[in-house]
Amino acid sequence: MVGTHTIYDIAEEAGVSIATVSRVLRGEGSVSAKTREKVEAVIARRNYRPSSIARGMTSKKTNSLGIVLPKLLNPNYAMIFTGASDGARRHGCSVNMFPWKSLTDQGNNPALLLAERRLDGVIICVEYLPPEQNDMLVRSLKELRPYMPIVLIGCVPAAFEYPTISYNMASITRSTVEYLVGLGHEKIALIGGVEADQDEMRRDVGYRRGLEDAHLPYVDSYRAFCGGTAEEGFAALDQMLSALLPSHWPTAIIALNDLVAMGCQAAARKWGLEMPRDISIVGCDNLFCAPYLIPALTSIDTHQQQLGQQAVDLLLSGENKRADAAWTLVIRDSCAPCAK
Amino acid sequence: MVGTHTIYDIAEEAGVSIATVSRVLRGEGSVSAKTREKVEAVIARRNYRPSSIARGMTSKKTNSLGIVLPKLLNPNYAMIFTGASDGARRHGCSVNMFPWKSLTDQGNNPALLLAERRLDGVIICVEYLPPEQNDMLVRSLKELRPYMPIVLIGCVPAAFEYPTISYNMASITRSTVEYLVGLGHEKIALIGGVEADQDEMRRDVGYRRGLEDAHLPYVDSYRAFCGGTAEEGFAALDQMLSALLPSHWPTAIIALNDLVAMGCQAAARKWGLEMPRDISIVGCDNLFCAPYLIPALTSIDTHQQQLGQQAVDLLLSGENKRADAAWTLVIRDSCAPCAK
DNA sequence: AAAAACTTTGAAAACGCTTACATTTTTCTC
DNA sequence: GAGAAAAATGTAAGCGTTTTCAAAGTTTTT
Repeated sequence: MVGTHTIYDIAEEAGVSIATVSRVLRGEGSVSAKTREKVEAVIARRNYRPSSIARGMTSKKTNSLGIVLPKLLNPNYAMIFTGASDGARRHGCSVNMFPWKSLTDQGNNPALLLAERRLDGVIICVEYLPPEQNDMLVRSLKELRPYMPIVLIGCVPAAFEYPTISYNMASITRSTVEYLVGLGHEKIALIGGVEADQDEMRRDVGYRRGLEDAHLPYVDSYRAFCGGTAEEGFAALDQMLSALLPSHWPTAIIALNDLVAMGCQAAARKWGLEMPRDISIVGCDNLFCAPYLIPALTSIDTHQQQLGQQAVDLLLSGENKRADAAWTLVIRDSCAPCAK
Repeated sequence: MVGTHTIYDIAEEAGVSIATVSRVLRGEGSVSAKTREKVEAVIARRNYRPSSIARGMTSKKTNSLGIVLPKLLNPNYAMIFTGASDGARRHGCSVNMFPWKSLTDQGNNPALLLAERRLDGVIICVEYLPPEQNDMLVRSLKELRPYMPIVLIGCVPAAFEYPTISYNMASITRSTVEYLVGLGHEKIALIGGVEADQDEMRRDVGYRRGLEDAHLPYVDSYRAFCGGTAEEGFAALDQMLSALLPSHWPTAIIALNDLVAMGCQAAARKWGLEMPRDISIVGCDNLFCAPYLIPALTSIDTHQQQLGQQAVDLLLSGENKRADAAWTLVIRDSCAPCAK
């Protein structure tokens, strides 16, 4: 491609050495005002930009970060990405997105795939994975660590010893149960997530604690496991309702996320339940569409955009600390006092 | 950071020259089977990955693409990005996201900002911009072209002479009007977008043509301009309804996108209109939540993920052609025959 | 068995910057 | 105005690859 000059071209045209041009470029080292002006004029005239590749050679910095996400299709990951992208920009970096799946495809080694890009750091959004996937993640992190700084975000198992900003889903869920109990609910279902180890950070732990707090029994049939899509949410509640006598139907539902909550709304409607009179639903993530659902969805705002920014800041700070991510319960119209 | 070996380390340990290691790495040039094995063993043992930076020095390729988006907050941009990311991966590239705003912030020159990253190409999602922003875009494109291949996507003005995959919103909107006319509607509003030049590709052109086709008059008060958020959509319809006698209220609405459509649903509800009996609404983008709105939203699916992929393919093919992006009208429950 | 034709390997020069160090020029001090 | 200190500038050596070209080693041909 035409149009790309090198530092030599600029130096020659300005009648100085490349070192001087470099100094002007970086604004470091001393350069006389006269020389600086002369060089800057040539740079402007030629539309010259130093190659970030060449810079990377000596500085060992690429000014680009990576973010590994389960997938971008759920809009909340887009929020995280946006936040990370904004945060990175403030540090002069850009952000590359890697779907976790793409890294593990075809028997690739995720760590090496990331390592070869020589990123300045990588943010990894951790989900609870099935055991063998989780093992792979743990192995990859261990391998990757020598190559670049890592920050973990999401709902990160307590045992992961990396800089982390994590949702404490246990405490969030416990509070949510408390909120619903406060409305008089006693049959509270938890829908979504995978059946796996009882990590301290997990929803299930908080769910049980919340029930205990209120001296309510844990009922197996109120706990449905499913993925994070609306379709799966629909299927999960649909199945739960069809398996129970109407008199045993839950009066409140805590959904894995707003997508699942949307599916639950659809299922409730299918079974003729009026919302929120017959059934209260709490979502999670506070997606942009939550206020426009019928009834407007009460949801836990997980401030994901902010999370993305914080993750970048933590990544570039080099600190090794574990922080809790912020959250807020946004009350709308989808929860009502229990009719009894 | 520990753990990063260079090609010299590998060469030394394998007892060969770096040229031979390079040949093994790239799978090009002839290397005897015995040597290859020996080198590969060392590479595997050391977890060695060639530095993509150093590779970029000689190859002039960074294996990273850029995508410039208005913003990622609208989930449809996340779809485009996901598609581009998937497409890029198939070519061994990753994708960097640049919000247009971040490039133009602080009086920066967007072209140079992109140029210095030495991307292998950049996809630019074009929106109709206010005139001075549009001028800046045109200027930036001209400047950027010598540095790297460009592909334009979105609703790209007919005059832009770059490789392009564009929605022909004129023809899409004309068809949408036709669909609503077929349901008996005569008072059809168009909500959203900016009041600007009458480009051949624009909604307004198709809207007028559609009305002409049906021998319906163009009525100023049925054309509201607003941005692309639900709030703006709400405000636009709210204002339109408050300005008109109920007997003149539109019976059908074409919304800029699904967010605006969501806002319109809320406004219609506020004014006591029953949907779809009293008012039909068509959205655009077919967001994941469209089926879960009440009534489920009829929307134009713009296959944005596919668009992202195609854009990458076009970008890397080097072809200079202008293609139309695919679209489909997805009929749900938000449109009904006009009650008259 | 020598010549010709491949195949395999290595030495060294890019690529476009940054930076340590040396050299030259300017400014300051008495 | 000479000498010292400070500022400005230049030279050259990296950074980790790819790639060209030449040398060395094999095989094939005659």
